[in-house]
Amino acid sequence: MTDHLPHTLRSDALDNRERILDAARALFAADGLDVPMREIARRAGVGPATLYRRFPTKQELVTAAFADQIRACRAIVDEGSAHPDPWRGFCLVIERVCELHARDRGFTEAFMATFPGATDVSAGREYTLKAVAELARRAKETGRLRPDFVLDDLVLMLMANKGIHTTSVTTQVMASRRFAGFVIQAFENCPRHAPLPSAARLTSAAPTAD
Amino acid sequence: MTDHLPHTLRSDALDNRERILDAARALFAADGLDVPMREIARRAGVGPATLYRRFPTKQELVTAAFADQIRACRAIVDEGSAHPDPWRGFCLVIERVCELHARDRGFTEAFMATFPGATDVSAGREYTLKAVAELARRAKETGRLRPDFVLDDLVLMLMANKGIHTTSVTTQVMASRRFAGFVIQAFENCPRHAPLPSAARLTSAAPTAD
DNA sequence: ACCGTAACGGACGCCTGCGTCCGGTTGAGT
DNA sequence: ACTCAACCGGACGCAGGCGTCCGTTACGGT
Repeated sequence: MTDHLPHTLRSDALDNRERILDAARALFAADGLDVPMREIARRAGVGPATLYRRFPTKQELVTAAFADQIRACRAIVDEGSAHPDPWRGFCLVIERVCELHARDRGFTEAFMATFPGATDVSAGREYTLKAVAELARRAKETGRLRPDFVLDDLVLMLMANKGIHTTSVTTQVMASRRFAGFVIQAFENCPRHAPLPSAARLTSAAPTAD
Repeated sequence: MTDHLPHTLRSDALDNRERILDAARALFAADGLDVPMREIARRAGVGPATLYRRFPTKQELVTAAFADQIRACRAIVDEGSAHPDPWRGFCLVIERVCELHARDRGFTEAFMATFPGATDVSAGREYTLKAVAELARRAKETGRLRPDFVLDDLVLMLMANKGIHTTSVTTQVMASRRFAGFVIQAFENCPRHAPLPSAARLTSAAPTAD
């Protein structure tokens, strides 16, 4: 916790760290977050002690492992926000994010979990949600996004997307793509749609979408 | 396995059996299927041995515990099928089934699992799906249900609904209700909707919906 | 080439859940 | 009331995951 310890790892240590992260990413993506630490160590070809030395808690490992997924998430919403047509940008975000989550089961769990102290993940979540909320506001202005949409609806759909489990990654992505298609249709403003049941509060402190 | 053993349990045994089932139902509903057997025994106020004697495998316990849920499921689809307007009946099924699954987390898992040997559950599943397929066919004929709907889409949505987890049962039901509302909008035939990505095969042997 | 130390990983003890055995208890038939 | 067997549940051994300790290895600076 003090600053006297060397911030440069030895070459072998750095190499092991990389292999641990690779193993963690692979296992998290395939099996979700609750794979045993031992399993990750085994796949990385290191002892358990090494894993625990580098990442004392599973949370730190998760945070480190999903750093680039979070970057990808930001990139997606930024791209969507930059789209000339807000509604199309909004749709793009849904499609891309669903696919991202479909390809990586662990990331979905990490993204949803909101576990304490994972500042990196939850910060990314906050940013993403905030940006999407703004995009949704603009999409509503164009009249294509239904006016009764709230941000929690997106969270709802992400949670739902997480529920889709299949045998292979290929079918997983297919299923998720079709699901995203349905979601977009459900979110699209249609003149003759029945009023929806009221939304439940899912996010702890959601930026208001409307 | 042979038929020489008495098919009538002693009164105390029968009483315990009931309390075990009650405990199992409560815990399954709240926490899902993977609660420890011990926990169920503890809540029922019996020893682990008693639990295992009555239900040698967890599957038998699950099957017995969800017998009435399965009946409820059948009742829902029967009611939906009997509705004069097939589309409205179809919607009703979606709403009711989503709520049923929202109220009982364990049932969703049991319904989805397709684990081997749970003849009762999977038979109920088969029946339900088959009946809904027929209802969907009729709903399509009225033009209200989109023509490119396939039965796997309903399974997809049930899986998705399963993904929705919240803190309390109340919000769970609220969220699920809103989700069902979106699903119905997504399934409704709208003249100007974009073509959907192709569906993935989710059921092992699905009765064809179209 | 040498040496100090960061880094390694096998091995340990703990805990939790699993399924089963056995001595004591109690319902039910005479 | 008596008896017998059906029934009960505490206790046991097993398996797997957890986090940590310590003797050994090998990197990197001189």
